[in-house]
Amino acid sequence: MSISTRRARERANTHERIIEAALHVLETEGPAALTIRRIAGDVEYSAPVVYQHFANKDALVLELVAHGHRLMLTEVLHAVQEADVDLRMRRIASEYVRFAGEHPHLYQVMNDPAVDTDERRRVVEPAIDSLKELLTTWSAAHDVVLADLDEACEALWGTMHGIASLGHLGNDRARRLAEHTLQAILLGWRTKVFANDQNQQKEMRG
Amino acid sequence: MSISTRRARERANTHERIIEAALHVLETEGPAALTIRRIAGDVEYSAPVVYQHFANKDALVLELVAHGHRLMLTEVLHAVQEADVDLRMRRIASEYVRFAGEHPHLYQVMNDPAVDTDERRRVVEPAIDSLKELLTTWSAAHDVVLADLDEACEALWGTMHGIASLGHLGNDRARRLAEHTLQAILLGWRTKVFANDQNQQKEMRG
DNA sequence: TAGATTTCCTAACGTTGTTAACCATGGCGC
DNA sequence: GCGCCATGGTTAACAACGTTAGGAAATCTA
Repeated sequence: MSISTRRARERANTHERIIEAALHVLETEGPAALTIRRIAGDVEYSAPVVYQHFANKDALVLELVAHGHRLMLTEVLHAVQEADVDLRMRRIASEYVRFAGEHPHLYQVMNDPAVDTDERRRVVEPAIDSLKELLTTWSAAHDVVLADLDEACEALWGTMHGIASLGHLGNDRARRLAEHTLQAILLGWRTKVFANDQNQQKEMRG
Repeated sequence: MSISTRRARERANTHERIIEAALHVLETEGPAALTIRRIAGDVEYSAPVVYQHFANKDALVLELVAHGHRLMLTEVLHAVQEADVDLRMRRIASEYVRFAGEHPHLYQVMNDPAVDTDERRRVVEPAIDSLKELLTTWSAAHDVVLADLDEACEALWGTMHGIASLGHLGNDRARRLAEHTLQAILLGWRTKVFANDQNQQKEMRG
């Protein structure tokens, strides 16, 4: 049975090569250049071969999206090991928008509403979990009780994405902006916005 | 010369009808259905007449984007007239994500990175200016000096967009989340994150 | 070596944006 | 009123896209 394993190995190999070629085209020339024939040509095959490895183009770009999220998660986590929780969150926010700025086209398809929403959610889940974990240790460290952990997490995630997808403003400014905004939100939470304590809010507002 | 004015009127009329048809298709069936032939068919013309009114498809969708932003701005501003500045900002944030939730496809192309970035910026400018104005009155009302008004503005805008583009989570939850996050940011700003006063931040962190 | 299977390619279909060539209708000068 | 011309419309086509069918060729199996 060594022959079938070799076949499987070769198959897996071209599968990988297709993904790498697609990733390269996407990052260097943008989503418009990401066509089946182009990818096939880059791996020196004809177009239909791609369909032996992916059901359709959507399935292929979904794998690109998954790859992108794995890459982003490992890069971000690797780049920041920091004892202080607040500093860690700040640096993570910074690294997040750095990744978005350094891989604009990849980041774009990673958050393209055109790719199936459920699949996209499934693929982001690990990163979300990681953030959720971090957020719980943060709230514990400051004796802050978040009314809804999921919502708090989505707020942070959405905010970082929003700033990252602003476009203009260079990478450095975007990173600083993300850090500042994150810090402002955390500071706000420590003043118990989520405690729904209207009195306290009124008091501060006046 | 009444004849040429009539011609111009007719011309402007079909121009408008094309836009309306395109908008209708986009909102009811999504961006995938937004094809030249489909739009032309809906106004009972053949495809090439569209090119007598728009240089190409990009120009058409750019007009849709502009229309969308005008619509959003007027709806938001009209829906909220509120004396208290903080409440006004909260309600504006809420109305922003409401609009995004009620016009998902329109909102999607309004923020599609595929449409030219410069043109998109040009089209959003009025809304940005409006927000900037509101933000200055807010900062004045609270004796808060924002280190960089533009950046503060972008932070808010990006945050609202990020939350609005989260997708899942229903409209009501998204609105609440937007309100809470905005409030947290404002609260954070009042604690002078932008003052770059590291000592104060350290003091709060500890 | 003959048959079966796997792998790959060429050719094609339908649809997209876009352009060229043509037709007709209606306003203008004589 | 008649012929001319511009304007507005259509049909037909092109290139490129995603995708599928059918066949050729290489490779394994017996």
